[in-house]
Amino acid sequence: MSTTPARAPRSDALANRGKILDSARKQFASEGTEVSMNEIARRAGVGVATLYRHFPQRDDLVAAIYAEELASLGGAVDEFLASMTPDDALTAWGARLLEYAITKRGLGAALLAMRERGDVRVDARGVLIDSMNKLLAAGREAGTIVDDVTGEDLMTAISGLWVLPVDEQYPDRARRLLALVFAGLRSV
Amino acid sequence: MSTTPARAPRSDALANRGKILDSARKQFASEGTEVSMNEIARRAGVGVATLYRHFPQRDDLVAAIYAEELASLGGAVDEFLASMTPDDALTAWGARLLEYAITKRGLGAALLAMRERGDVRVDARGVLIDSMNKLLAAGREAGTIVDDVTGEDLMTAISGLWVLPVDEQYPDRARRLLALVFAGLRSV
DNA sequence: ACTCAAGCGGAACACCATTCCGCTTGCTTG
DNA sequence: CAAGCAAGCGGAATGGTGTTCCGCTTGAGT
Repeated sequence: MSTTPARAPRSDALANRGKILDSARKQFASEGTEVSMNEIARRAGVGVATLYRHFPQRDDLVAAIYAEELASLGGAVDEFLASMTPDDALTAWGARLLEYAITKRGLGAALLAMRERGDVRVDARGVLIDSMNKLLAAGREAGTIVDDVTGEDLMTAISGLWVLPVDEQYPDRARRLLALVFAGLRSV
Repeated sequence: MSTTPARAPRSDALANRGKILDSARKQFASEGTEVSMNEIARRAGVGVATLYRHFPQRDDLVAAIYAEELASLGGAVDEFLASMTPDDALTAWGARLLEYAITKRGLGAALLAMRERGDVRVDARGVLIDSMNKLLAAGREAGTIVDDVTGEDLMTAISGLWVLPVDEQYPDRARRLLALVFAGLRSV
């Protein structure tokens, strides 16, 4: 139907896009995804309109930045499932998840925000939930994981990871949370 | 030392305090605790300065409104523990918690917000965590609950309750969350 | 009835997200 | 290589927050 020819984007537009992503990535990491849009634009050295032109919604920016991280988290599942028992894969994946939660500050807030809007474009949550479902299915088949828990359920259960304050106590608290939830999963 | 005589508050001040609390309670229940301060003042029929004079921080208002609810949730623990087995008490308390989470919309957001600030005045979180510790201690003694889980841990694990969108699917999702977490607790 | 500080209302200020619009500049075409 | 034009730009403007300031009002003690 509407076969828009669509010229290639101008080089300066591409450069600006990059500058914005760099600026946002830094600030998301250091101060969370709630930083002011104006500030992101200012530090990127572009006008605020340029920011909005490239990323009409704040979530577009968030999604663009975290999409690959989350995809890699999803990919790790296949990797783990291919090389260990389902139960070990679950443990290993939990460790990887923890690592991400600690390193990529703001990722949690982003995930929470994504739930609100029915964000179809880059369904990062969906990617994660799919991963979880794979882990759960494998564990179920092996008989090491209870029958009636879904990926959605697991995603909800680990919400604490995104809600806990990220300070020096975070790693320990997060580990304890995963231990408790995984214990529930394994209570066959 | 500073024994300020402190006159009794004026009658109109008291009335305004009441009007503000009524207005806020209604709006918190119907739209969450994020409603505009100006709107709360407007609907209460007072100036915005009056609102801030009585409740300097938004959380003061939130705490004032939910304090009694949370205290009652805490009281229920003693009641349940006095009349049933620790394990049944846990189940019953979970049901009560769920009921509150559904009814008192905004309570969750309030609890999350309280974690940020080291809010000593009305430590509503502490009340809840104390309750959980009682339940856990009783269960541990009865041998029905694992040893190494604290009230803090449990509070974290049920974070999902405050994070899930409150819609028609909420009760089911929340129930499943509690089931999973409780299963973990019971995996002795 | 008189006084005066406790208490009030709303304007004022600062900050944020988002939109608008006149100007600049990369790319294409002759 | 030059010229034209639309893609893209920046920053000012708009409309909405939370929070403070300050001159006026009024309850309550004398």
